[in-house]
Amino acid sequence: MNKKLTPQERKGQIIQTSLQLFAVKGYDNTTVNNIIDEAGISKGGFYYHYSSKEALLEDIVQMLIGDMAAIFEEIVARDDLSALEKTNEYIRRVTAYKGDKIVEVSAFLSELYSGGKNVLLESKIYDFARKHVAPVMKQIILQGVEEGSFKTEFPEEAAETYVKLFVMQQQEITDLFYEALQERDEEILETIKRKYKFFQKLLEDILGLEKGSLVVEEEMGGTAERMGRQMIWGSDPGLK
Amino acid sequence: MNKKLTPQERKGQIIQTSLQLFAVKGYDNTTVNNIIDEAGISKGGFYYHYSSKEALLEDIVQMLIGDMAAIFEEIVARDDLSALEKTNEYIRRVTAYKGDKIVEVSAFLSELYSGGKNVLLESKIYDFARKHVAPVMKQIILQGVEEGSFKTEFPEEAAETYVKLFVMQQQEITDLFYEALQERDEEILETIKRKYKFFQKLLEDILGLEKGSLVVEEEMGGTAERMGRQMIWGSDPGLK
DNA sequence: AGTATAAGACCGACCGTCGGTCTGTTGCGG
DNA sequence: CCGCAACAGACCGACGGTCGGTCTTATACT
Repeated sequence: MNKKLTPQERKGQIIQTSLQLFAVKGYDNTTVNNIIDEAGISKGGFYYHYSSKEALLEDIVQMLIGDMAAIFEEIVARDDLSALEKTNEYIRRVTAYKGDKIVEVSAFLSELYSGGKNVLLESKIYDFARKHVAPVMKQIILQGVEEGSFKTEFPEEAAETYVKLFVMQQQEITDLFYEALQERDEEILETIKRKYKFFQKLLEDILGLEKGSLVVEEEMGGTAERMGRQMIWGSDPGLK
Repeated sequence: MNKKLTPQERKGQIIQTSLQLFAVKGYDNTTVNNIIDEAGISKGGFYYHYSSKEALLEDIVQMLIGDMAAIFEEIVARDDLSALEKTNEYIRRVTAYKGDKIVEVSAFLSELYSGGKNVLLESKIYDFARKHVAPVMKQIILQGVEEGSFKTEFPEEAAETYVKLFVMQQQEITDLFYEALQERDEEILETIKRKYKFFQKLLEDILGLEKGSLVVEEEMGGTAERMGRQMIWGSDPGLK
């Protein structure tokens, strides 16, 4: 039915298609047949590229947070930054990354995360973060402690908790952003700002930082304003 | 095959049986047929009591943390305790509750929680905690702030995070305890103690408490010692 | 007490659907 | 024009769930 594509292109198409279905129906309720119907390919085609439905999910996880993990590792590798600067730089980059895309993809991602569908997807994201991101965060913490700006007796636990809370926060915020976008409710934006303030304080506590060391709020304020403008002037049709 | 039982007894039997299967094989990999074979009942019998496999899971969640939620609500209702006392009392009770049972059920629970099987179960436990426990915790926090012992500008966020971390911690610790029990590794007990110290500090930060206000470590030390003795003297066969 | 009756607890053959397999067919690069 | 990557789609076993029927037991009536 479709032209022949390179494996990369086909995989990308399958991922896009299935992501949209997962967002609407959830992972469990989306069948492989749904995916191949929507993508216009056959069962054989699907299983040529993916050994199982779950293998597809792994690819999706990789795609969803692979970028952010890459940003993280890149920053960590730099030796011209202090631990605190690295931490802030990462927050800045991730926030900017999400901020730029947020209008296009927030509806989509929030559907993906909300309502308790896609439990497996979320749990795989946590796993990925714990395995690939937490160890790197631990290095930053050790550096920070050495530099004297971080204060904790528990680098390992702090790193794991930091990462876990970070992912949690990202999902919750994405959800709220979309809610705000949909209902055009100023109050939700306040909720988001409050959540960010709390989050900032929490992360500072975990890392044993001086109050106000982390810069979370500022950037998000920018995004919130962007959202606000979007809310007032009306928004483009959204994803796809 | 079996005698006739009251619905309550039958449900209890089904829950016990399925819990053991879930612990070994995981929720997804345990079929309804597995359950009814093991329980010695028929398909019709099962679906007479439960409308679906997932309905059974809901019952299990209720049973697993219903007790602890009940303890919580009971404590909150008392007006002879300060917020801090309530918080500590709850930690004490839950720890004692788990501590007493830990040798019998830790193997079981840890199997249930570990390895990424039973993802759905864990997520349902979080949901339950968020819906039923977090609002109550928020009340305690408000009381604490009023009394001047708690300090936070974010009672709502603090409550949700507190509860979420609490559940997380319980699962992780259960897992580690069993590991320690199995491998008779003193080092793991140290890991657990460190985790508890970190946890205590984290909870105190969230609630804005003075250092050392919460009593987490002490009680767990007792349990750890009990575990230690068990480890040295050998343990009873375990659950069932 | 003995029997009719009805409700509750349970049985197991059966069904539709799912993830996954297998035997091909196509079509493009060398 | 051949060989292999890329795909098609009929097919399979297993799964969760349904349904008509059976058996047990408590109750009602005589």
